[in-house]
Amino acid sequence: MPEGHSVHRIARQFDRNVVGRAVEASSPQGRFAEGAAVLSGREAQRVRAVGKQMFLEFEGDLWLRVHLGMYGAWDFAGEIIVDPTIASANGRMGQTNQRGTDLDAAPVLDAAGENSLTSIGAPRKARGHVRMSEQTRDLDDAAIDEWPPPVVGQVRLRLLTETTCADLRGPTACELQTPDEVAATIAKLGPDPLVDDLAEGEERFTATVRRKPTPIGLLLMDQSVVSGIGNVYRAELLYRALLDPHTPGKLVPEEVVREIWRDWTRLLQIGVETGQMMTMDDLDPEAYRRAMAHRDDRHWVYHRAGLPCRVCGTEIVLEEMASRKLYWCPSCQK
DNA sequence: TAATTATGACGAC
DNA sequence: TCGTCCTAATTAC
Repeated sequence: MPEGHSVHRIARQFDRNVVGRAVEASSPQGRFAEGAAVLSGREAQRVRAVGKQMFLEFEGDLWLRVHLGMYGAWDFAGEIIVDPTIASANGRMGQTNQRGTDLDAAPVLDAAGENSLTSIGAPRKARGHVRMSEQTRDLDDAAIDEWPPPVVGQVRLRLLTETTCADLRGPTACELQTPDEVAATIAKLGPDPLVDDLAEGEERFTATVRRKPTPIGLLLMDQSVVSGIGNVYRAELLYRALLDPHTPGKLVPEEVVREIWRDWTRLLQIGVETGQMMTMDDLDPEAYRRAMAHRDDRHWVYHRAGLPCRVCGTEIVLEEMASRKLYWCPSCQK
């Protein structure tokens, strides 16, 4: 899933490509037919991302709330205008999109305006819709391009502007909300470093954690405590804090709690800018290059059960915590 | 062809 | 603590 960084990236895509335009909405799959009918013809007015949820406002005080869940994704096609910070993400064009690669890191549009993108959300193959620039388009390309793009698989919602197509598949939530409902949804969420004032967020997060007997490994996954952290970032944040996931929140030293918040703000920002769940950002460049070369080599502990800890060599432990896989180093994390 | 897996969250006991 | 929902790719048989 798309943890918080993906959702913020998706919101930026909507801001660039859909906001300010009228959409033709449909539900090819049929499961959001009524909602699509209500949306269709309206202009998108703004987009908000909070934690793992995205809210897209339409004319008439109407909001679309989307939560991608574990494997939801948005596929964009057509002419994609790209946020500069996103476009400058590490180019991985041409790299095989194996399962697990961060497809949302795929360059959306390269400098030549040549090839495009892609899918944002859970890992999946880019069913690449291609957009040729005016200069490079030729008859063959035109023949290959179809508009609107053919529907592939289970598309819950398709939003079509004059030039851009956004397909939503596999969301855990896709519904229309009133402004009050949006406010109520957001009110239940913990602070998001990209939404809330950082100092206030730190206070809220710290106060909440230090009040609870719940293991910190559970608190970090609780979206009412802090927004946007998922299973990968949880494991990595705890490792980076050298903290045992079972430590009750109230027993984590205050300064450590604050450092976790600051680290989350750092990792989230890096994630949004690079499209990758970069958690070994403090490695030297050469070590980093090596680590990034292989998909299973990018984290301190996540997905490394049974492998030696990168620092102390102890076997990384895999255990279930609240029915999610938790990876940690029993030697480094005390 | 079926089973397994996944970056999530909710509701019923 | 479980079962359930959502989808598609990969792996196992």
